Amino acid sequence: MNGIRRLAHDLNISIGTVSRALNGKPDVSDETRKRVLEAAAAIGYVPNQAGRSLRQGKTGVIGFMMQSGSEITGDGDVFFMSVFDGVQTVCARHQLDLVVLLCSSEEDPDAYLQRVVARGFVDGLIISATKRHDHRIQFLAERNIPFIALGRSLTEAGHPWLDLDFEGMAQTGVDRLVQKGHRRIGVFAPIDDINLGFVFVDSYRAALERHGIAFDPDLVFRAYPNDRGGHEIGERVAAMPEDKRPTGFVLTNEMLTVGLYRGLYDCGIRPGADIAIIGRHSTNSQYLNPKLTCFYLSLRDLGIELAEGLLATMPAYAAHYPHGVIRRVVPLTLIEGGSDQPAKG
Amino acid sequence: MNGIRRLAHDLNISIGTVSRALNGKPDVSDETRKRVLEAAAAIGYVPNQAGRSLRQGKTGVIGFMMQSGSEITGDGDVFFMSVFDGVQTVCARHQLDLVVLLCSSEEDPDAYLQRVVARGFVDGLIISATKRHDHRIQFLAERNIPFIALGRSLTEAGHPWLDLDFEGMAQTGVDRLVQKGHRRIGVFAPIDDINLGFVFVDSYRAALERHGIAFDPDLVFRAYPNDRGGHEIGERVAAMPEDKRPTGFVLTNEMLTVGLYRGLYDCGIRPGADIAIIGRHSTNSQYLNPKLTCFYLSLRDLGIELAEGLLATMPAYAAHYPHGVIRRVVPLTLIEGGSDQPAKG
DNA sequence: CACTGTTCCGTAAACGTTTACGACGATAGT
DNA sequence: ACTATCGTCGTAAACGTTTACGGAACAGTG
Repeated sequence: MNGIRRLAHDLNISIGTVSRALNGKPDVSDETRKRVLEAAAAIGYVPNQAGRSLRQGKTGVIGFMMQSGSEITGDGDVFFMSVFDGVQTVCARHQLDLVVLLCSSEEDPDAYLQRVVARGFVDGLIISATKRHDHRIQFLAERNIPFIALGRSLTEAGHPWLDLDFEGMAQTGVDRLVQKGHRRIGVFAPIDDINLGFVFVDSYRAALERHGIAFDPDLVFRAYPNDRGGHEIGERVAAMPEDKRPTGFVLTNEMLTVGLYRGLYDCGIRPGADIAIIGRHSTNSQYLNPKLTCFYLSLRDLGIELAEGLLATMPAYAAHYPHGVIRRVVPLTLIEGGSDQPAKG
Repeated sequence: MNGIRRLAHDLNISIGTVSRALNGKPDVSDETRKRVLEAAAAIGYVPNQAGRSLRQGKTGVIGFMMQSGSEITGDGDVFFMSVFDGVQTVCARHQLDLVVLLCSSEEDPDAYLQRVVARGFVDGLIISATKRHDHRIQFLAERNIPFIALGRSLTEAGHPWLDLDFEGMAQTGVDRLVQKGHRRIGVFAPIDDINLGFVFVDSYRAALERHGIAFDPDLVFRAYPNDRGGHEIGERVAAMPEDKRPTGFVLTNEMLTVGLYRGLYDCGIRPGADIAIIGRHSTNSQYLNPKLTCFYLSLRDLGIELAEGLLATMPAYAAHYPHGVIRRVVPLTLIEGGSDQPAKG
């Protein structure tokens, strides 16, 4: 005899009452509740999750899906750790557990998601590395599975999402560099069908034109959003004739910025001095030399909002989060470093 | 009517047969099996995990517990992503799923582990950031929960573990620097009661003495094993009188190395040139300038071995992994960079 | 006294699987 | 022709919960 039945037997009460006592249901006297709780603590009883979720049809855990392999995630790793922390503090408020679902680099994200959902692992999902067109969104929406996306997508399903303010970064960055005399400003565009900043280049272009500067497609550098990609951009820049090179960069990816620094250094170009750089900071870029002028946001706060946005769509918790469906870009603040020197001459 | 019952009803077979067909049990004819599989695919049936694990008493998922907040994990983030990938490929071989269990920085790891175990989430566990004395090991051993520890511990429970070869790194590093004329070699020691390299300083000392060099406690720099810690070490070094400073460093932590580079730079000391550095590389340090002479190991392979070591202790899978309990340090290979110049003068 | 409520608790069904067991027919062995 | 074996399948119990329902005891109300 195991579990709750054992407990009930020991106390000479019915298992129904024990269950009610443990779950804080009203239909139980203070005294029996006390006895039950004490006995439970004494024998170290904890309800079996399988039985519980079989009956209730929910698991009490929410999942955060991400891909391993920084090919895609770019900042990835470090970035997410902080986000998790925020998500988790919200989860703790509701006795929810957070698990990270890692899609191996060898597996198709869509297939992986299907498996996870099928397994009935989670009550809700946060998906990241959203693609421009993302099948997962439709999949989840069709099945009525609560989720929120980190990153906008063109796949629209009335679903909640959160994203960084790429428009703001483009505008502020361009404005700042132009004001310092820069005319040829480089940006990075992802090589993949990944959402990250798919609005960025457009905003960059608009910002330029507002300053009366023509858009030059040669200043848009396609690369993977990681350190290697940044390094390659550095080499490509060095290979350009000097009067065609960008004199400044606005970047939205941290590891790419780190790589660009190194790439420029390796080619004899001094980042910050020879080429101005504005980037984004979360963890690693604080070691760049010269110090990076960067956009910053609290990733922990991002995680908190993410979780709240998810819970708002789950009937059981929606009451606590009365704001509607979250569909929002979060602004970043500019922190001055020494990496965006005025243009020479 | 739902799930397997629905399927059985549609096919006009008993649910027992359907279950057997789906699970590849022998007691079912080829024809019925085919019909079942086709029908299942047609209606998109997938077995309910709760029902299944309630009956079977296992969940089919293994957990990787780690702490969020790089205070403790150091390299942490990036480090683990690669390890996960290895773990996952092994899991995939057995239809196991991997989830990452993230202990929030606000929660006690022991308490978190208890909760996870109680929930009956996982069939097996990989624990990381093992402490010198780690309650989790006893806890898991007592309860007969399959697990493996990444990192040695003084808490011995006949349990399997894997760890980096800190002895080897200390020896090779010291040998190499001494051969290049260095006499004052600095090392880093963790400030926390964390396992990472608690044998390192001892081995370092032994290696020194084998070269007839006296151990100098002032050359052991205590710090958190992350970038900030490295930066602080750099500042501390700069504050020392020049003839007391270490002329070389042997480090086992990647992010700490990155921080040290930056710290030294900021204080006008050129890493690699003024102070030789041998570090460990996994992901980020490839951008250091000058290039780091480093110890390297495949983190993916580490993950694979970790998973295999875990599965070997789980009765259901042990047959595939006939090696005994894994308790082993994995060696690293030295990759030459430019950061360990000979001592001057 | 009859009634209506309240408070507390027990009963039992249900959640969706897996699996031990036995039944049945067919085939093979003697 | 009888038994043994094999292949195939159905039956039903079990896993550990939660919860709708009803019943018993009791108090309050008219």
